[in-house]
Amino acid sequence: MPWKGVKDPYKIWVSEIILQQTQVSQGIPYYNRFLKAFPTVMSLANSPVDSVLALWTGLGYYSRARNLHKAAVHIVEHHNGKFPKSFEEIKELPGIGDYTASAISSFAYGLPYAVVDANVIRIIARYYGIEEEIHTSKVRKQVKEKTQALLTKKKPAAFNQAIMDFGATVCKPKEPLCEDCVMSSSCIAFSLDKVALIPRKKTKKPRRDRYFHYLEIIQNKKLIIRQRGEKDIWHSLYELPYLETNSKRSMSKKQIESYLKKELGISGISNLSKLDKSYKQTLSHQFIHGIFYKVHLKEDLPRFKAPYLHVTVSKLKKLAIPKLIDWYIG
DNA sequence: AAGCCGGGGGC
DNA sequence: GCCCCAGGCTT
Repeated sequence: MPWKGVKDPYKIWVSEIILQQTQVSQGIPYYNRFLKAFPTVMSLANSPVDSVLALWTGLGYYSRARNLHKAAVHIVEHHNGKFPKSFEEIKELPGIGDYTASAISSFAYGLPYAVVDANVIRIIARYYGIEEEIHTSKVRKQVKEKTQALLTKKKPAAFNQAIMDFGATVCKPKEPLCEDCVMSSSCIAFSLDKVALIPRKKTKKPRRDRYFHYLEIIQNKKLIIRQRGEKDIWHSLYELPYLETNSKRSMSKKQIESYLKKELGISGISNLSKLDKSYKQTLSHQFIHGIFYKVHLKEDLPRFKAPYLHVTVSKLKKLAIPKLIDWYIG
């Protein structure tokens, strides 16, 4: 890992945010690109948030990128551009919760805060035989207290790194290496033969299907795009205009014309064709079905009002776009 | 407490 | 396909 042995709190911060819900191998290229583009807190704070988002394209959980930028501005305004040095000040930053504040505090400053991530919860729940459902504040608190008590006060960073490594390599979610484990003789889950049952998790709701009927409206080698708003998925990302339905049934020419008239003041489609290929993207709690149509207009485009823009495809590729749009434009 | 927010890798 | 993940924020 490129951040191994690094003490710079800024770099540790960036790596921890990237690694939230993200595999190391997936995060490494993003980490390298990020530090090259934004080598310091100051450079991050002084860059447009859109440039941070663009670098985040394809990584998911885009609020992480927006919060990184927001926090950098906060550090410049409230800490004179120097990364804060206390756990409380670190945890105040947007996008930094208990885990990340503990990770930065211990790795950068050697402060005695135990990290509690999915690895730690799994290890502690198995070792102490916590059979309850783990997504409760009671269990979270219990795990935090037990881990904090175990933390080696002289070497918090080594302890935190070690317990997470142990979870990733030995006390794994599936097929843990109990036969080779030095802890198994005192592990309650192992002695009760309940390793596979712990940690216990909630059964999750099925994902919802959504159908986005995207319109590729090309004129003069440019196409119409828009920036997404705050409410829904993909906050601030760019995409094509679309109509949403709850079935995969194609939109009629009439429906699309009505939409274009209302939304963009466009009247009259000269030709409409639906593409054979569609795309399905899986999000944490939704399936997004992307269905694409090419639209040719009778008349010239009118002036657009926000959030619509008129750009070339190569320009669009440089903006922050959802994976689905990336698949489509290639 | 529950819901929301992406994406890739392992099996 | 389903499960997993070096979480945090909003409701």
